[in-house]
Amino acid sequence: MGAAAERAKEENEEWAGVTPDAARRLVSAAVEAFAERGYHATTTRDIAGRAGMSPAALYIHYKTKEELLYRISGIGHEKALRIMGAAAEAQGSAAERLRDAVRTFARWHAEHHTTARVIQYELQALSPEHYTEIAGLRRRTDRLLRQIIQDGADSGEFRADDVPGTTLAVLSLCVDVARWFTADGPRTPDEVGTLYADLVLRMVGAPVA
Amino acid sequence: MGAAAERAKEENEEWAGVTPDAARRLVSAAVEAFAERGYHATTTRDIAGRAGMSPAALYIHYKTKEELLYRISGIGHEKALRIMGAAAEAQGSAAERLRDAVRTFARWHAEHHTTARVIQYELQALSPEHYTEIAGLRRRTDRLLRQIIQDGADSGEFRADDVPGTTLAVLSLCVDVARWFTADGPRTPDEVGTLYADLVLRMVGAPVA
DNA sequence: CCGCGCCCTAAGCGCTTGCTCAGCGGCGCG
DNA sequence: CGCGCCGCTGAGCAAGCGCTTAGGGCGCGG
Repeated sequence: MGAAAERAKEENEEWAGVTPDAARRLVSAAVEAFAERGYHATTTRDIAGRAGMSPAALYIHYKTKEELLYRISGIGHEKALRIMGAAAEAQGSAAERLRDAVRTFARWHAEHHTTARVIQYELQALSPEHYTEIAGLRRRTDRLLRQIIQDGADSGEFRADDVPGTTLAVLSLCVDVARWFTADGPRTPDEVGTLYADLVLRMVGAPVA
Repeated sequence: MGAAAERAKEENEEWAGVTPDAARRLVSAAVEAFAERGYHATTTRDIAGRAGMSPAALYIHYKTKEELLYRISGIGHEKALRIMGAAAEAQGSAAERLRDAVRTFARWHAEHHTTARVIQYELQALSPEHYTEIAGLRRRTDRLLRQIIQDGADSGEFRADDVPGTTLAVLSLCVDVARWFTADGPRTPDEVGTLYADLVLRMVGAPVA
């Protein structure tokens, strides 16, 4: 299996929960287009074209173009929340959990940088109600990370005078990966994850292995 | 002078180099609109309206809507480059220069978060030629920061195994301020600057005062 | 074999967009 | 006072937008 075919398969699995097949192809095409040009610069004709169908076919599966963005944002942010949750619930010291959280969270933002770009930078295009809903997911992700850092500060593992501020910075660092990462760059998603985990551990004053 | 008037005056000074007055009002209005809704979701009618003129008046001062973005990007990135340059050229240890660079660079991204948001997140809307030109400015900013970190690594002040990667992370951290910062948040631009400078110094393994 | 239901397309509607153009008002100069 | 010029406006054009609608083809149960 070639690299392109492998990418296509992975892309397909990312949206495995979306059925039927035509609806999934549309989501996949929309993510690609939104990441490339932005939501407002993407036309429904472009999305439908990439999915190999006529413009009208889009409206059989989604009421509006905004609903596509909403679906993508929901699935993406739920995935991000699950990644952060897995790290937060794991056993181990605060340092171990923080390393794991940053490593997996940053890695996901690199590996799925197209999806990540859409869900992190196109939020303002959502309707107010959809935005509020998605913002809830983000707040939960935020809280999970903050708790890890708070734990480390409480136990004396970390030196963090300003826990909310440090949380913000760590999240910020990981999210911004989606802005600059490209598959043809010098770093693999794995390498970005471990590099960022090391940097963050030093940032909170924890000894790096 | 009230807070609103003070903000208006500051906004005006930010674009002091743009003349005549109508052209400056248009730039100011465009930054506001682009930051709020994004380039593609902003109409020329909206920009002209905010500047207190008819839609047609825009085209007396700028050939296209894209030229407005180009002008904004140019001025903004030149300012960012100058800020980084001032820190890089200052005398002092690498740690002192890095602290100064991060403090002033992050602070500017907070203080002028509307402008910063436009110049950092709307680049893809530029024409290819304009994009390449602006990308040059960004690369120069990048190099200045990398040199500071390289100096610290060479002299043993910093512990940075991966200098380009660390540079990327630091820049990333500062730039992302423009995404989340709002004037009504709990932190002043000054506070963001000093917090981030401390975090970064720890990130490179330098002792924080 | 028919008939029903599900996806899909061709065509196009109403509207907004970036941008243009003919002309107008007011200010400086003779 | 008259005249030209610069900055601006009102009206509007061509193109492209999100989305709708009428109808076609195909698979499946009877």
